[in-house]
Amino acid sequence: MTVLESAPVKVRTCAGRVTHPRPTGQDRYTISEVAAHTGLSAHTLRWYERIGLMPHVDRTHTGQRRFSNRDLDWLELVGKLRLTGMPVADMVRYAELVREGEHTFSEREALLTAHRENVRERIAELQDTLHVLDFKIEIYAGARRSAERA
Amino acid sequence: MTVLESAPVKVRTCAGRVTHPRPTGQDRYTISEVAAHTGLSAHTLRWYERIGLMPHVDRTHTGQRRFSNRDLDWLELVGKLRLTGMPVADMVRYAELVREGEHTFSEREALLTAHRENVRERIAELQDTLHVLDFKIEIYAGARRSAERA
DNA sequence: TATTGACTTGGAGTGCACTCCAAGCAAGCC
DNA sequence: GGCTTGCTTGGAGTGCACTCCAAGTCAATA
Repeated sequence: MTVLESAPVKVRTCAGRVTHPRPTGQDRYTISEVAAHTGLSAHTLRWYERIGLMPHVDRTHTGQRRFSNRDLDWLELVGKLRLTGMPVADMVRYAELVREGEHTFSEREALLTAHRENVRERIAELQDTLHVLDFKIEIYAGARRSAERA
Repeated sequence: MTVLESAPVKVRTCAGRVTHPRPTGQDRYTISEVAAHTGLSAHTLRWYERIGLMPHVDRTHTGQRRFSNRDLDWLELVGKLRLTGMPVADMVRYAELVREGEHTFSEREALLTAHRENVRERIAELQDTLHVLDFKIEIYAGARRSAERA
């Protein structure tokens, strides 16, 4: 805890996951602060950088990583894409396009549009399964109710 | 192709996946027919049985598997649970409960109810990501439109 | 000065869900 | 009989996404 001075208050998101708030007015976070904030392990953060999924994190004069708010923004997007099951290789490709500059806008748009279609299909599949689960659960619940009545 | 005599007509589901129709009036399918029908490989079907995710498939006198319509029903459910990311170990647990008989109804209900909650959370996460994707795509599309106007 | 603790690296290890392999058997066809 | 095709088995291999390890550096504290 070198930069983040306040106590690490935990926050519960609407989806039930626990996360740490981003300290305001700071722009240089240690790897363990970022790990606490994002829920990713320090190992994973180093690995993301090694494979090119992070846009090269700034260092102190002794070589320690100092993540910026921009890095946290990027990790937030990566986290969302990861939750939707986008393969790491595709996210690395997107990161490359971002590094290459504005002339890759249309390719980025195509990549995200294809992924959006993917996500929509996944939602439809999940909702389909939800009906099956409702049906099965109702059978078991019905059996339980008639057992309780007996 | 020993049992399924009709040509393997392909069917497109609402989610866009391609599958094979279940031949009517049959109740003994070879492993390759089941593979074609479910989209799983024959390897995976054997593996499912080995780890206890299939309720022991019937055999011919020479030891070849012959899947029943009941087996196909089971594989359909397994497929749905798999699509929702349920770990294989959990599915095996559910299969064990089914084999144990009706006294496991309440445990099965609890297992499926917990999973349903899980699926609902996943849908919410995906929809959240969808908004982020819409936002990003709109930025790229906007840039493209103003470039085209220029 | 010595120790503690957080950090660094490249490379090796882990867990999951398949996926494949080698060797062999049975049936159908020329 | 010989060939092909489809199936059988246990066990080994694969790809993904981490996850951990050993050996070392540096800054702060006892």
